[in-house]
Amino acid sequence: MTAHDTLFDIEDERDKPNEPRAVRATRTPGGLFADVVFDRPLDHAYTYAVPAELVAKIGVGKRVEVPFGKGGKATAGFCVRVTDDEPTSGYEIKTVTRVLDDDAIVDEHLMKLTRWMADYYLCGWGQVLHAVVPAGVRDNAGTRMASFVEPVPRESLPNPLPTVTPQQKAALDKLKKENRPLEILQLARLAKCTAGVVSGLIKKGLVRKFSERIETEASGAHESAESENAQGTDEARKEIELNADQLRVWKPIGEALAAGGYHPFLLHGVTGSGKTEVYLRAIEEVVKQGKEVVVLVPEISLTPQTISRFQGRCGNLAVMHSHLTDAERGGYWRRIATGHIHVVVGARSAVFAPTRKLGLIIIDEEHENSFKQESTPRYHARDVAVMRARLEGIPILMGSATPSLESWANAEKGNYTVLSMPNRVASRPMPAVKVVDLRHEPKAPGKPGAIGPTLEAAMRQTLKDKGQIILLLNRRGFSTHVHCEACGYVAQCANCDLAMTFHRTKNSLMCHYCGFETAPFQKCPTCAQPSMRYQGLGTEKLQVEIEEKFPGSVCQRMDSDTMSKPGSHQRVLDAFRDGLIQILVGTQMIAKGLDFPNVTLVGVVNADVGLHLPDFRSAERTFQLLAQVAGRAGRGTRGGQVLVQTFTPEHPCITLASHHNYNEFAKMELVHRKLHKYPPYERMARMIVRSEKEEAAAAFADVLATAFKEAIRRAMSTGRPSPEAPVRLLGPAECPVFRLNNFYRFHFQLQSDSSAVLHEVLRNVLALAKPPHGVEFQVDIDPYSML
DNA sequence: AGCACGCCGACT
DNA sequence: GTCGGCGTGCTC
Repeated sequence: MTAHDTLFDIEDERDKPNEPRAVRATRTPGGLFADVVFDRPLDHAYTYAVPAELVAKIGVGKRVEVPFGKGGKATAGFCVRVTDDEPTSGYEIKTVTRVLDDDAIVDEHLMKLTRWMADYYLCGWGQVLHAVVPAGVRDNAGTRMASFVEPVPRESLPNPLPTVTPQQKAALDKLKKENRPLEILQLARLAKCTAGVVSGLIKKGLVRKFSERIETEASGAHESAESENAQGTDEARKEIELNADQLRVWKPIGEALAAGGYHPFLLHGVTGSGKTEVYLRAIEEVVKQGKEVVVLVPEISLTPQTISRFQGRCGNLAVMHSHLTDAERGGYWRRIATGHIHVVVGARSAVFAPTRKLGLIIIDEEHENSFKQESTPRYHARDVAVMRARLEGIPILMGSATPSLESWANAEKGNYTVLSMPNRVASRPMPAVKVVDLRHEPKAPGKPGAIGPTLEAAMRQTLKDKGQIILLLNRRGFSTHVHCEACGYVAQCANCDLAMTFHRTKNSLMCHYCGFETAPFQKCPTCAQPSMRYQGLGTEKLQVEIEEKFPGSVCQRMDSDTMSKPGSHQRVLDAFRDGLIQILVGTQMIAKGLDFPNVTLVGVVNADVGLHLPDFRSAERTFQLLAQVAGRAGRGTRGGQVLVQTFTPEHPCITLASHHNYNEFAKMELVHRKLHKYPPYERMARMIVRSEKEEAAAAFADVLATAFKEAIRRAMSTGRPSPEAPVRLLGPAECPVFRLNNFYRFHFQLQSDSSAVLHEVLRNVLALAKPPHGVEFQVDIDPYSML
């Protein structure tokens, strides 16, 4: 299912995408030609002639401006190949107008990687390059052109020497003393003269003027980029001492780093087993070798705590997070490309960091769904990282307490080396997990709430013992279901087929998919009765219940509603660490990565949220969430316990998570996946047809169905190894959320055990069936979202 | 993606 | 008789 098996599969296709269509003749002396790709869904490159004056400037990995399209409009594209083979085209060959970059902004390795992505994810190479290179790099944000002067070397001085004025003499002396090029204004300031004096020197041929692009002083990249060793916290400066488990897993990693070459590791370590120390040890080693490391973490983990652990022992660190300005991002990119950065920590897109000598890629929380990009190119950063490691011939270290089944299956096949850390550090036990059956939970006296008597008693005891509590409820808002008792009307988004959630703080009804917001109503909009009922539980209501039940304690909510401002995340976590907050309630945001030794109780308010979604991964997601949140308890010396409230206590993903039994869960779920021919045993593509006009979407879905059947028939008749059903098509069917953001959506699923066959079918269909106006056709390879 | 060429309805 | 609707296909 990962990139692992696929690169060479794809290469074996007959129609090579991304090659120019015209067949090239043998080389003819004289001309130079450039293949160019554009930020458009085009499946091949376009060949342009390079004029003599640009021959020295042109290069692979630089952007060029060329006339493109019917009107020959000036368009920017990426040069992906330079050759002197003349194309034997029937086309008129147009000419490159301009080379936009002085230096290549994409190196050879990234060129190959993006080409693979275009082929694998079925989009334009130019689209991939456009997505990979940050805007701040394309438009040189945070830099400016500057004019420098330097003394003319002795042998090139004019003869006879011109006379100079006293001010000119002073300026020249100053420049010679500095022994480096200075900006004209800089020199004028130092020599206490005007720029006119300097131009006089230029005119007389005593100094030489040249321009160069430099970073703007205010570009901001400097302060944060160069967080060098001095900045390390006390914790960071400590020597890393690995325990026995950590040393055991470190050994093969160290050997792979010493030997070099592609080597994928899956580090399976339970929560609290100290995976980070292993990462840090590996980083130190690679930096010592003079190479760079890319560390991918889920966006949500990019907190100062995480970052401070990396700071201080890894040379220069670049942290790429979503709040950077274009100029900052551009600054980092340039610093990475020029070798000034040794470690890059970032979310998904950091997998494209333009390092010079990459020595290792680390992916923390390898199983996280946020590594999958949900817009074109719809890549999975883990799979791209594996492919990058393979292309560059380096080790890759994927870590998780709950590995994705894709990675687990790869490990079982022998594609990845598994390294296990089954114990917590300092021999701390895994927390005891108690499953509370909500069907048999006695009704609490007073008004019923979300917190049953068992959980409430445990919370009281924990507060009495001065412990801290984390409560998970994976649903935002106050009431998740707003309906009329008289006529049955349900408040629904105006743009989507989804129920609205009431948010009390904002006093509005919100759609969690498209963001539509509307005022809440007292009277039913259909029957005008004052019989609206606000039901269903979200984090907002839970917080109110906690505040009523535990008036003496401070409860803080953490979800995307309360954490929208930058820094708020950090403020809350600091306050929690300092003991100013006793109860932290939130969505999955609080389930992952938090390390607070005083948390002795974790409560899961409703483990069944998300368990019954129409998605083949819902059991895996639920198991991961439960296992991860359980791991927040008992990380200190005081131990800890976990209470899981559920209506389905017998469900295996709940029982196995309560026993911290990942291996058994994986075994069971993989049997299920195999039986139903789901990934990782079969490759999957999901296609969505969407239109604002329902009939138009439905009509094109039918056209596609025919096209698919034809393409599948053809693929099967090419004599490929095709046992009974090499490719299966499901659909068209309405998406589980049929109308989203005013678009009516139909989807298909295409499954096959061969990625090559899957791609062949898709390529044929894409070439065959073009959507009409107002209809879009999206292809998602290895989909994660099935709604 | 844009943009032009191309065949069927309401206007001077 | 023309202006213009957007359907379809191409861009080196």
